[in-house]
Amino acid sequence: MTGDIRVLLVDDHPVVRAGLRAMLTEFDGISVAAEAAHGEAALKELARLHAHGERVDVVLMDLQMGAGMDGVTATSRIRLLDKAPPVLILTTYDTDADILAAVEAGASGYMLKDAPPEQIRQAVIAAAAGQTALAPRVAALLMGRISSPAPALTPREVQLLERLATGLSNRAIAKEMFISEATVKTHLVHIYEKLGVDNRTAAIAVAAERRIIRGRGSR
Amino acid sequence: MTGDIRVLLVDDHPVVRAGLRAMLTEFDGISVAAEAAHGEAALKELARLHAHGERVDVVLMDLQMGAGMDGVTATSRIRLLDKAPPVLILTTYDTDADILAAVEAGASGYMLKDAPPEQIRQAVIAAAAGQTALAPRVAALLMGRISSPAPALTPREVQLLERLATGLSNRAIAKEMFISEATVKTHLVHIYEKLGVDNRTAAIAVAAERRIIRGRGSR
DNA sequence: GGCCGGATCAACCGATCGGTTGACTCCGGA
DNA sequence: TCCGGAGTCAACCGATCGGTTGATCCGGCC
Repeated sequence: MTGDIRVLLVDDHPVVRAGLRAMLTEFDGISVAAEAAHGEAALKELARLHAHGERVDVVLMDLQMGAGMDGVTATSRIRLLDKAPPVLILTTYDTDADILAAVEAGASGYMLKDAPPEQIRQAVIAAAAGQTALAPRVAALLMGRISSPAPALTPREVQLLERLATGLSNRAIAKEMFISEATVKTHLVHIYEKLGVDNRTAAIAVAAERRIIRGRGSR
Repeated sequence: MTGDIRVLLVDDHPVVRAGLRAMLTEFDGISVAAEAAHGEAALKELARLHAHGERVDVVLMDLQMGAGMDGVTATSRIRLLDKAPPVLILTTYDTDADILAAVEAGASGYMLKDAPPEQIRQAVIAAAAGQTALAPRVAALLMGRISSPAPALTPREVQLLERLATGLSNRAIAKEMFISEATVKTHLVHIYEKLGVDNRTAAIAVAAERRIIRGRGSR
């Protein structure tokens, strides 16, 4: 049993945790060391297991947590630990912002929840061996991105974008930001260029999808 | 064992199906009759089980299916069957549009996936007994609607709002919905009145906040 | 010192949006 | 049967937005 790959499950859905536990324990060579509902709990579990001399070979992490520390933050915190275990992301969404954020945070793999069990099993094994495991769809998405680098918005432009998303007019934004309407329009033009759109609502849609601004999916 | 409540699981995620199966079979008095990955498969399973004289007391249905018939459509199809089993929705999202659509389609309950196991168990039992089971959050949401005289948007208006949120222009919306630009504007005026705003971006902001539309999260 | 990018502002004009009025059809309830 | 709401469309006009050109200021960098 000590030869088993020991996994820490992190997901806020009890249903999903139960599913992963049932699925993983059925595989030979993989066992579930512990579970956590969010980022803080995951770090606490890692510390506890470490104190007991118990190994964790792979952290299987959801990105969306209803409450508590989110998956990206948790991932980077875990990667800062001494002898940090590899973090394998297992989530529902495949937006580029999610994936890039996770990769930047130090994730060593990115799988989607609708993946067949066998794919998940192989990803866990690969992660435990220090390799990278990407879902085919995710890999394709990353390929498309590196070829066309997304231009970054300036802090000022993001500020404006946030106000834009609340439904303010140019004049109202100008007042809130203590600048003239003309400046607002100048910023907007730059934002449109960088996001590849040609009107304000499309800018909000793209910005929300790329997670440049928080897109209401808070919960 | 024949006294058990027999459940048909419908979810496109193998992980979630495994989780529900593991969770439900641990409860006394509940067993899983069959599973399906999408709407068509669910109907097929129901027919198959019926042909074999096997009972299905509750259908546990996800709303979001990656491919194949979606949950709302599947729900209404199932409810059209002879001796139709109650359909309990178990999903991730709690937007107005989702809930209302599910209820209209004949769902007898609406639970969220992050609910604790005990809540899900009670919902299944309630559904099997012909009762309605709503997640507390969902119930509160519906209560908030009936108490506050919030003017309800028509289905058509919601459709338009969804396209609006993707950043389309009036003309583009008109093309997508096979109506004239004039009609789009008429609908917009009504939407603005009902939401208490005076421009499209504000409408999107309010609609997202009231969860009339989803701010984000396609799959 | 010179250069560049970010931020600021102005003036202008065409395109789109916001808002109104009026009108027609269809359908379901009183 | 009549009425009202939902949905459709048209014409019109003022307000706002989209896009351009050109300009100033400032801070960092070579």
